[in-house]
Amino acid sequence: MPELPEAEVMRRAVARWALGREVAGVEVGDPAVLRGLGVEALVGQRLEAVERWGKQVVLGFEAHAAVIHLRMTGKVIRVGAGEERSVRVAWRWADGALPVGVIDRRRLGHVTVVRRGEEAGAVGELGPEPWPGVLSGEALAAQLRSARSAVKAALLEPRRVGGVGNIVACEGLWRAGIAPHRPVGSLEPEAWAALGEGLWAACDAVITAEGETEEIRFVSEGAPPEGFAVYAREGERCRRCEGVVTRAQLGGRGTWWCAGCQR
DNA sequence: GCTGTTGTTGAAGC
DNA sequence: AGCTTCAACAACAG
Repeated sequence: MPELPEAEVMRRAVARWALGREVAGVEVGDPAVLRGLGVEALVGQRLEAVERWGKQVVLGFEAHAAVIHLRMTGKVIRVGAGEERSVRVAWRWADGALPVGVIDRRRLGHVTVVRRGEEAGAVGELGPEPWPGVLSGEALAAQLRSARSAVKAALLEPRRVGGVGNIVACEGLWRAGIAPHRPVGSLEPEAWAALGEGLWAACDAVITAEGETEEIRFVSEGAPPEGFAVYAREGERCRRCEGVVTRAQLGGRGTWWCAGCQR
């Protein structure tokens, strides 16, 4: 499932593929994923910017923008490059370059067309993001302070921190040495600062590893899990101490942490 | 055939 | 009111 790092790698790929090109036509494979103004409105417009808002990829055309919410299984691909199953919507380019499309096996994602400048309304309320800048301990504490819940549950709320998903939350907490079930109110200033650094490093590690890849792979598709210290590694020895990686449900989500060095 | 995933939201509960 | 928890969405693996 795409989180901030995967969305960033896809953003870069789409920019390489299509920035500056003009839309010649739109293929709709599944009208149910479409929201907002009709996708036909984009025909004839040049792609001026490819942005990432949290986990969402935003295609900025001259007068409109397409906000792509990938949710669980969504992925932005080039149609014709070998991965085009379940194409929900695709844009053809006037110069004949391979179309760019959105695939989404489980159809939880959607594509919303809005007027340029109104992207925020489609993206939804989004807190500050942990990458590319490091969130300071003060900034993190300010965003999470009002929560009464476990620190990991609060991290997964998009309004508090943008772009953090289950993997980034688990890995960031491990890097910071913080147990996921600790109540938000129990973190001291040093822990908040370490968490900001940990979340940044968890994101940056994936972005660096995936580099300029053309076809991002998710964990569910066998992406190399060596980069993860705790996520989906139940029962394995911690890389940092003698502890063992533990799994539990927290806030309804699978959560992995090292009981030895995450306090 | 039922359960468990998984992100996000909106409704229900406290 | 303000916060937390949970169902729903959809599809598939086990």
